[in-house]
Amino acid sequence: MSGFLSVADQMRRIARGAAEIFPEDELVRKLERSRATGRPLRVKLGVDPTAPDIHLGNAVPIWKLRTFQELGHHAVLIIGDYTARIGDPSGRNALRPPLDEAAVDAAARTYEAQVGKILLPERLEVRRNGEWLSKLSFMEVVRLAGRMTVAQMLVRDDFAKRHAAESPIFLHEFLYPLMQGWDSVVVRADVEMGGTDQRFNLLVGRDLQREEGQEPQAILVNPLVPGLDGAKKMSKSAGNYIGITEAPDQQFGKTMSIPDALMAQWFESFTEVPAERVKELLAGHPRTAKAELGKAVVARYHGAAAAAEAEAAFTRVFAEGRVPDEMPESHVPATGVKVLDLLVSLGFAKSKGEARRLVEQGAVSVDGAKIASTDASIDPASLPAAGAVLRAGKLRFARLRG
RNA sequence: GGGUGGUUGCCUGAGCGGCCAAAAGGACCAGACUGUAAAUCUGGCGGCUUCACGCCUACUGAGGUUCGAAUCCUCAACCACCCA
Repeated sequence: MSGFLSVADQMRRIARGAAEIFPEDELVRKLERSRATGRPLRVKLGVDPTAPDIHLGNAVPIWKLRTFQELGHHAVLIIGDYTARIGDPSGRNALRPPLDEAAVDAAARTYEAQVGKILLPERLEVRRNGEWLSKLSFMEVVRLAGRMTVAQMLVRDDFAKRHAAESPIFLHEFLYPLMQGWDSVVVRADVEMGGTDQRFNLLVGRDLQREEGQEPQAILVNPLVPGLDGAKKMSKSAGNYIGITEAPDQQFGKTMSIPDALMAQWFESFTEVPAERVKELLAGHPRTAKAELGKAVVARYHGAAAAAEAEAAFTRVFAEGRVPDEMPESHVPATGVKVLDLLVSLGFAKSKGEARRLVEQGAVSVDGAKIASTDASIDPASLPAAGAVLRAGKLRFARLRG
């Protein structure tokens, strides 16, 4: 059967947004063979279940996996439940605390559920690496450890840095790349993907496979894309992310707030907008381009209709100065309520002090009329039948009803 | 095993025993300007409140000295460096 696209076409889709494909010729050869024999490639992605909220950034390799699926290949998603309990510090400069079994398990489930929104179930194999890693005997682990030298390990950038800085590196951390590499052996991966901070680990997989008499996997490295701030890589801990389960309006709004300089990379990594079209857009007004970006992002997770709606809502609020269609509602009791208390109970301010500051800074208004005093109250009798709109800053709205 | 230095608010980081809720920068919030961009400018940035130079909580933890401690002493925990 040759339902596969031509190798050149496949490569074009695979390479989009990739930082590195190594070795490219091996991947091409694998694709050629697969096309000739009708045997799909086994494409592996290992994920860390400790941060189960998938965002645009860590969804990138998952979409790439999806691309492979669409090209007819087989996706192997490895949930690193076992490795998560060790705590790999990849890409970080410090040891990460290990998690207990229950926490990892719960996180893994959430992860699987979210991934289901992106991947095609019929070409997906989900495995947890505890399945085989937990069964290795101590002797087998020792043998595995004997395959690499300390000097080889110190090639990994973060290890090298920590070593140079004389900060502690624990022996078990050296086992992490070996575990991940062993996963590749067990699932007989043809291709493995990861972020640039995973490069070293991916290469270890090749070595181990070779020693086990398997053909080494090709590796596909995805760049780490900066988050909303345009500086740090998108991550939950940095708070600069867009979650894939967030509401369309949220996703669109957040996208509109990214620095212009980031657009090209977001287009490439987070959307499938064709390169020529991106070029065109970037040549035009940045605002237009960003709106297209926002729509493309939202459409991926919520569909084109929701995307168009999000854009319309956004325009209404920010370009035309009107208020959003949907916002939280708050009931004002007959006795009235102090504006400060209202801000806190709506979550618009963390404390009364913060609420006070907002008012003092002229950030709070009701139906467009600024609240001038910090001890102002809302009297339900004064509210129009349709309710009034309370606004704090640019982004926070609530409808007040009597 | 021995020695030395360190532990400050979200992060970095200054801090004379009283004038320290604690310099400065970053992050963040608000306002102006805009395209919810960037840059810039202004203000804010522990909590509560009767909004007052008030009260409470806070400078790793526990004690102590003192009229008074983030600042001095003791012990503990943790970290770093040096020697073995």
